[in-house]
Amino acid sequence: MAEDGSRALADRPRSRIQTRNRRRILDAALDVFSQHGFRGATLDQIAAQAGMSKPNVLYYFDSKDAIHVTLLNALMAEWLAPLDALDASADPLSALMDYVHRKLEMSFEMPRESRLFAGEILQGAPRMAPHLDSALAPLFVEKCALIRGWSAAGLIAPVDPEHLIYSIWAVTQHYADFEAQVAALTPEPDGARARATAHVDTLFRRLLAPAGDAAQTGAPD
Amino acid sequence: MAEDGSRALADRPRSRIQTRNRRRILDAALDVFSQHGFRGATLDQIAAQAGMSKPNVLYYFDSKDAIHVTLLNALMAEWLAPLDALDASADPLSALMDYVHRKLEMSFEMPRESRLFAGEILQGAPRMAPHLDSALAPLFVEKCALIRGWSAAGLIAPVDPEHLIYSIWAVTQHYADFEAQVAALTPEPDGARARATAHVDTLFRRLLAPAGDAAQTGAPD
DNA sequence: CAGGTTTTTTACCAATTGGTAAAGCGACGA
DNA sequence: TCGTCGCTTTACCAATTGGTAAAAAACCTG
Repeated sequence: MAEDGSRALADRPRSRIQTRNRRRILDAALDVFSQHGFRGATLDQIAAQAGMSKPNVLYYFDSKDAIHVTLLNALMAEWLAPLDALDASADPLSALMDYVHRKLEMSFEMPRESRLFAGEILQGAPRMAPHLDSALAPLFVEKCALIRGWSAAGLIAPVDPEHLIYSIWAVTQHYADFEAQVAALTPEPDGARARATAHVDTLFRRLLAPAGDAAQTGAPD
Repeated sequence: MAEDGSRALADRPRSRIQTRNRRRILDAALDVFSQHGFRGATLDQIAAQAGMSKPNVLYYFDSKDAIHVTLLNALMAEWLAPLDALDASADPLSALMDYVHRKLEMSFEMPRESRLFAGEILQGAPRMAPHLDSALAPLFVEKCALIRGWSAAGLIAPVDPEHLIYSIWAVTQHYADFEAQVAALTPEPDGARARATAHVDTLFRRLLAPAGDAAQTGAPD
């Protein structure tokens, strides 16, 4: 039915044990793939992490590739949910700042997912290009149009919507994708997250605050 | 002498042919490593790209690992040069904006280097941690102090220096590291770079412009 | 051109890795 | 009790990959 082409087990798992083991494998694979990249990850590592034998892993998924693709597909929606939730219900600035904060929160709460996607894009998105075009692109242009409208109406300062979104992605995901670097340069483990939040808030608030709005955030310390 | 530990050829190449071939190999390795990551790259690929046989590559470098480390070390200084050049000679805002522009330019001109570092950091910087501590960290804290001074003196708006630098890195390198995604979402190949430059300029100018400064950049369109 | 040194090639290897075959095992219904 | 079906393990394989040995070729120097 789906283009999955799985010959071992259908897309929808039936038994209780199938759902449990598939979930275990995917969680283990998320660990391993996000840490070592696709080619750096081995089925043995995934199997060990999942607590089962390699052939058993291949009983649930046709191939290493299938695991990776399944992971990517499964997490795509979750990863894009905040952008999807960006709409005209609240006032524009709040909506955008909410998006920024939610995205930043996700970087701290789901670093594995962030790195998984980052690694995939970094290598040219060999297995995600179709999804980029089919799932992400339409959402992206839709939200760009929305932001462009706000900007034109003067509800937020003039901005380039596409590059605004790029900036939000870049700044927020940086804390997950480059965690090793941040950790090496900002040793303190406690205040770091709060300071990151404050800074990112300031950055985009100053960018987006409509002209003439005196609500310039003060010194972050 | 150095901790390189190379047993095949000393660090400093002697003959003309050595320098030429080592350079070839490193250039080929930059291609392959930046595209596939460390573990995804193979010596055969590097050898093919360099136009020589695999054992010949290993005549010039002790191991795949040695090539990678040599590359990282060789490019570190170049990659950090813009930050190193950030000083108090010009006025603070211009100095910072110069840094931003130079960094963005590097992302467009040297995407391979950007991706090489990104991949290394993404995987926890296994072979770069020492350099992060010894080379990057001192420079980082030095420049943070400089920026903090400017901020305290009111020469630029109040900012968190450390996270400001993270933001600059994130936003600029995004165009190299996530090029595949940007290309999928922003098809036009021509105006993209100019628009990126304009947006990044606006973003950091609005963040850093001292309070009361009327120099708010207008619409980027 | 002789003789040593540097560079390159050919042939090879051991370890790893993605994947398969087939037998064993366990539960459940007839 | 038997057979069947879903799950797991053992044993195995072919291809790839980082790396080596050693001979051959090219190069340099006197």
